Amino acid sequence: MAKDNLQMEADDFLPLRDVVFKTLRKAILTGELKPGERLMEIHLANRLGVSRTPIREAIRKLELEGLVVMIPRRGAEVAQITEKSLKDVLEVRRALDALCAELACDRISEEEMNQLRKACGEFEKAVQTKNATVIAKADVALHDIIVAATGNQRLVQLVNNLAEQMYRYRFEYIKDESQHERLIEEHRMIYESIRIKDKAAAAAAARVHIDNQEKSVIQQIRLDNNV
Amino acid sequence: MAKDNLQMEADDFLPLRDVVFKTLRKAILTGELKPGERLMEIHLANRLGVSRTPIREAIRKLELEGLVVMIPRRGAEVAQITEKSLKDVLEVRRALDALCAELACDRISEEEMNQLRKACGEFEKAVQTKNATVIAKADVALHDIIVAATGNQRLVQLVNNLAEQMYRYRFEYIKDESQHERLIEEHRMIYESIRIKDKAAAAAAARVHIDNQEKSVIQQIRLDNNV
DNA sequence: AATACAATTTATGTATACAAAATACAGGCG
DNA sequence: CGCCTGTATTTTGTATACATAAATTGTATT
Repeated sequence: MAKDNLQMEADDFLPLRDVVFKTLRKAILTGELKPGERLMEIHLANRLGVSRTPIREAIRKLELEGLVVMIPRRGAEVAQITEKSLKDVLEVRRALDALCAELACDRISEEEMNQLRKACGEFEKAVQTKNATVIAKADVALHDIIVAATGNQRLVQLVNNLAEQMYRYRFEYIKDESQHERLIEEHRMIYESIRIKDKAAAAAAARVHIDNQEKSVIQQIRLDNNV
Repeated sequence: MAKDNLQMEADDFLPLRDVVFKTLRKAILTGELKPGERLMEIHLANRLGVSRTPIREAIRKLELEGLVVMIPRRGAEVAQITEKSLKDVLEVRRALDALCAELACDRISEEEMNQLRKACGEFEKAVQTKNATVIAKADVALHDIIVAATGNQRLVQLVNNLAEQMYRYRFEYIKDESQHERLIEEHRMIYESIRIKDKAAAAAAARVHIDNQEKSVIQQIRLDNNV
């Protein structure tokens, strides 16, 4: 099973429960804790060097996020990620990303528009490095600008949460070099639509972007499940 | 302050933390616990007859839901509901309700279509009683059918959560008899659009429905804030 | 009378202890 | 040889205890 790779960062200012929450969340999203794996409190407490209390409080949050499921009188385990659940997530995200693009057309500031233009350039540069981590960072940065431009806190929170659910699979998508030109093109489309405040075009471009991501991510999970 | 009205239902099968969670959640959503009111663990524990542990775990969930905010070293208090935060919620809900309506066009079963037709009738009957609680129940039942018809679990969860955020204000909306005819008409529009599988019309009808709700809810919160 | 400082109280954050339930394993019986 | 049962272990669910930080109150001094 999972080795002792779980390592807490010494975030001294946050309560332990939040540190544990972030640690476990990251471990689940990166696949370090695998679907179906049981989360045993004493075990985790020993490994992270804390007591059961913060572990339990962190699990309660993960439970509400859907990252772990509780089995009565048996404890928590990492939630299974099925093709269906990923499609469900992407279906919602498609709608919310389109909403973000539309709202951004109305509300983006000049300052943010400049940032967005820069972020597009940064992304193209990142692609040239062919380093997946760098590309992923640039991609996140670009999308964050659009989401933030909506000025809707709740929307920001929901989109980020949904995006995180596929962290693992998105990474594989970004590694696929045959997709890189298309990604650049899609980002340009989104940027250009927002620049000229064409809401319909921006929403459509955002949907296309998710559609392509969906194809790749679904392929990935099928590979995973057959292993 | 709030009197000892908090009463737990003896849901003997759920863990205490879930009973506490539901109890506190309901108290917040109905306004029994008011925005800004502190949630002190020992008090709540005494009042609900449990120890601090289940109280804390319930608060962690409420925290993630955004119903309470944590102030470091000071504890939890009921989150403020501002006009902005309500508008944010409704903006997201508008998009998701439209998505629900579209998906329902594609995926609703004959059985569910029958239920929906019945629910429309039930709603009209409920309106005649002029009893807000009855009307609200019928309204929820109708919308639940549409949301469930999407077959998207994640979407169901998100829409329900967003809907709950405005429980308090929606109730005031439903009490307003001058809106009743309009509500019936809007429900008919949505039903009819889904029946003939006209996705664009269904989405548009769902958006109109939310728009009207927004007008009323915003009016309500302005009244509340001036008191 | 007002302000500053100290002591006390109160509430959170964390750890640990205790009880009940479920699971696993072993031994006996059919 | 297989199945059932009883016991032991593990793990959760809940309660309580202890430490630390913040808030409040009271007193003394200016």
